[in-house]
Amino acid sequence: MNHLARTPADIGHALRRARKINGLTQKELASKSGVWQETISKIENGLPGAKLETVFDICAALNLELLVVKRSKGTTDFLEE
Amino acid sequence: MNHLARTPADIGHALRRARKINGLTQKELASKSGVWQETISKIENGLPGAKLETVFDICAALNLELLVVKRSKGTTDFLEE
DNA sequence: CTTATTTATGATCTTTAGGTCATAATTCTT
DNA sequence: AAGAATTATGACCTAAAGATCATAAATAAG
Repeated sequence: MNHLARTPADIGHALRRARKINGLTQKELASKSGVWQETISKIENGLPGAKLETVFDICAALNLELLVVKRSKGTTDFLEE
Repeated sequence: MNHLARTPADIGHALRRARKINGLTQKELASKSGVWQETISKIENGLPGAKLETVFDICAALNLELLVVKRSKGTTDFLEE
């Protein structure tokens, strides 16, 4: 599963989903990523203005990466898990 | 063309590339996105810690979006322009 | 229902991104 | 090579993110 993201909230949803799939608690993700549990909570809830670096730190811990692509109104599920 | 991004520098490269393809100067992108030319310059050069929101503002102006996907060592060019 | 675990909130402090202006350095035109 | 346009840097200031600790609220277990 992959997630399209155009807003901080989108990123938050994607990260929460990935964390759940990996069976991690925020605290566990925190120690894996070096990002505070409180910060993870805020990001998952779409706080505006999170730092890119922080997002990348979390992505790395969840084995995720971002793709910069042209906007598509259509489906975004062309990349399967 | 789409870009894989794991660091702020990756995002910067992707955005610069997209801007060039769209034939925009930083100043033009700035007025389209509401982000300062100076800030765009810094982001394109990979300054660490840019805000997610700022990146999204630029993406929107360039008609781009992000995809959160599992890391793949392999090719990332499965999404064609 | 109670307890334990997980997640969300709140406050304070420090650091830093971005707005803003000025200007230096680089690149492009002619 | 000049001159113009574009991009990079530097300083200052303000707003806000993240570190950190404490704790409240919500969810899961027993």
